[in-house]
Amino acid sequence: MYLNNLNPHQLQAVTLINEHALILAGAGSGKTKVLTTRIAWLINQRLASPYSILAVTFTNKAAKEMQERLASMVDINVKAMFIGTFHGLCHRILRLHAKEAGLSNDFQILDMQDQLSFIKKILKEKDIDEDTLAPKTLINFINQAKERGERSHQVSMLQDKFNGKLINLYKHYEDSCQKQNLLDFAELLLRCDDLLTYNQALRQHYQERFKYILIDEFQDTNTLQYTWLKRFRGLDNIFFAVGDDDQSIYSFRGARVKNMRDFEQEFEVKHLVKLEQNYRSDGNILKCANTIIDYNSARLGKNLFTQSSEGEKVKIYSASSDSIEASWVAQYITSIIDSGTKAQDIAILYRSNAQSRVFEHTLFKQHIPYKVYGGLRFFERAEIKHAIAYLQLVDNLSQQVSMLRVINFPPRGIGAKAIEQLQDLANNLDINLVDAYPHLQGKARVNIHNFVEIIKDIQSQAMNLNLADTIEYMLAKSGLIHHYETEKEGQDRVNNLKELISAAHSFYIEEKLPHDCSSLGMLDTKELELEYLPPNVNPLRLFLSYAMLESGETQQQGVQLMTIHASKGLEFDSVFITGLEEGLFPNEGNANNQDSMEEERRLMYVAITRARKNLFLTCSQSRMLYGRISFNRSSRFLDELPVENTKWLSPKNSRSKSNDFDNSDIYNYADQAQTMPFWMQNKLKEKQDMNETNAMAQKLAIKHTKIIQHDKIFKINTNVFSTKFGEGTIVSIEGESEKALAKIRFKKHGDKILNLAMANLNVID
DNA sequence: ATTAGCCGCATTTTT
DNA sequence: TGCGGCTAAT
Repeated sequence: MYLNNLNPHQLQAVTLINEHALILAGAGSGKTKVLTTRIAWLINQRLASPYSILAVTFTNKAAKEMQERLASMVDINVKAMFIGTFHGLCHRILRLHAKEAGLSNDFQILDMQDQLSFIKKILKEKDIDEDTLAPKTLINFINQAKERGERSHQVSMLQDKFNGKLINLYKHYEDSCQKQNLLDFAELLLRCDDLLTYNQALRQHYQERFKYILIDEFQDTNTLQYTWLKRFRGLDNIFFAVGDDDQSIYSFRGARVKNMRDFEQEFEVKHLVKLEQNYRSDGNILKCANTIIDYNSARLGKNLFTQSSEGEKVKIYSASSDSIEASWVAQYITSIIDSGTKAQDIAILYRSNAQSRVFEHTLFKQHIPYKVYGGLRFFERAEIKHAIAYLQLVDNLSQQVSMLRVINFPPRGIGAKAIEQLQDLANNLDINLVDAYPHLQGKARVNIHNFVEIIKDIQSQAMNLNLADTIEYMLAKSGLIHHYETEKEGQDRVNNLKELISAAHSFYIEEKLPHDCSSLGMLDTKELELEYLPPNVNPLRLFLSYAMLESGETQQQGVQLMTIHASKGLEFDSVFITGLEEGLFPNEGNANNQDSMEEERRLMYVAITRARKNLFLTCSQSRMLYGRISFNRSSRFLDELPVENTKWLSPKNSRSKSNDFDNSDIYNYADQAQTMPFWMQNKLKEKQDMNETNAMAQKLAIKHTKIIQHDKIFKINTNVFSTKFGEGTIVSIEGESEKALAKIRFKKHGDKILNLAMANLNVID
């Protein structure tokens, strides 16, 4: 059954018993499959009950996939299992033991935005000018300290470049958060770690409970995450860590690859299992990946192989400008889509988000559907954050952060001055904002009173309404919906708010809460068989945490545009890795240092291994960057590729600036451009682009009157039938043999350019 | 309370 | 260049 389709190494990993294991799992080697199958196997072999397994990942998406795949193999309630993200699991443990962790049940999670505004507020209160100390400096200081597992009193003075000032502010931040029951993301982990460190009974409980501990993407763990994991190490539990040092691309945010080697030693790993068979990419692509990564020195050592065919060679194209690079990619995408690949199976990858603009522009012009990743996510949108703030207040009227966010939104005549007064009052009397406002006078008092009454009214309604209905009522009563409806261009925001109502609906279904269960009603977890839920929790509170921990994004249609970082873990039929230029990729500043250079190379490795069938690498000789045109040499990564597995679709440009383009217009243009005013550069560039495009068009336009494909003869005016577009007539043919593209005028769908070799066409007499 | 205009900045990011 | 964030002006 489920063990049958594993290769010997996968099987070995899945069935390892009585020993800690480190699995080196290459890209596309079936890592998730091994993890989930192992859990299923442990349960089916009765080596473990679902209750005694702890499985940790980094993203909600990965956690969800794990749960779904496990559910398909074992007939148990996977929701009740401890499978989740570091943050999600810590949150769950803290909910279960809030009191022991020094928290009250209504603790609230701060996301990054909230944390930043909270820090800014503190700096303001302390009368520290933002020029003296940037809020970002402080926030980084605090987060990095927490990720090392250090509280304010544990941070070394050497870390504090402001002579103790940062440590003091960290202390103050700790106190303020504690007072208001706020936890930032890092705090979820650190607080949970503290709980397990100082509460011996609980630590022992969990050590005995979790017999099997499995960790995904181990190369991405930071110091605190690894420390946290080790708290669960008791007398006889078994650790199973899966990772790939070659895919470690997050050291800039504290990921510590060294954790893999440390784990190997500290846990006395006997068998380092390597999963090296790749099930994703064709031969040529995989060869490129292996060759590139071999340039790195510090590796645990791994070489991927595949049983797939060689497939297409990796195609390389060098454009003269970023816009030509984009048009070339767009043109190729059109032909790929026309020959039957779905747009969502194509990805355009780049090193930095700013590069997306040219592609968006070009794809939009050519009516190619696309989706850009990396913008604001659903729960981060301003209107949603406002709605969430109202809900936080419904849960607990004394939440300051939320109160300050919406006390005057939509505007209700409570100005900055009134708010300041209110805060001062609360500080002086050492009470919270709701209790402080009756001490105010005049208009401010009346307006705040009315605001508080709105919340109280929503609260009383919420007693009898389920969450979706509560949100609907809140949106109306708070005036949020009305505010955006009357605002010009507010329709998107209104739609998002309505989407929040559906999100609450889905939440009930996902969490198996009964439809009529009220927002504020405590759940009878026994009766509902939701015993894994902590006591003293209502659906509203659960939803609020969910909103903070989940970004709320779903896969969308269209060509996928994203950074290489964002593409990790995904795969596509066709992948375009763009902007392969020195300074961009590898990024400037990372090229001089050996370690960061190697991380750039791992990034390249990750990018290459996303592709299943077709891989395209592009670069541009000139690029608009920060308002100037810069001229970059092509990336060293292009030189590191094996010649026999690649194919240049443009004249291979030399790495030394001198050769190929020495006498070309492009190079002259480059020379002149340095001294020209900006608008003139633009003009020139446009002209240049035109020439390039025409040249490209001409090159392609070697007209052929007759093309033979699959024994079928295609000529101009031949009538054809396509299963996708119906009947049409060939208008023109360009290119030859496998590359021949025909423009076909379809009766129903208009003009399309199809690849004659790929498109499924029949000739009609 | 809204808005124009100016300044400064500019990898990669999940929770 | 193009943006977000902040200030100054209506």
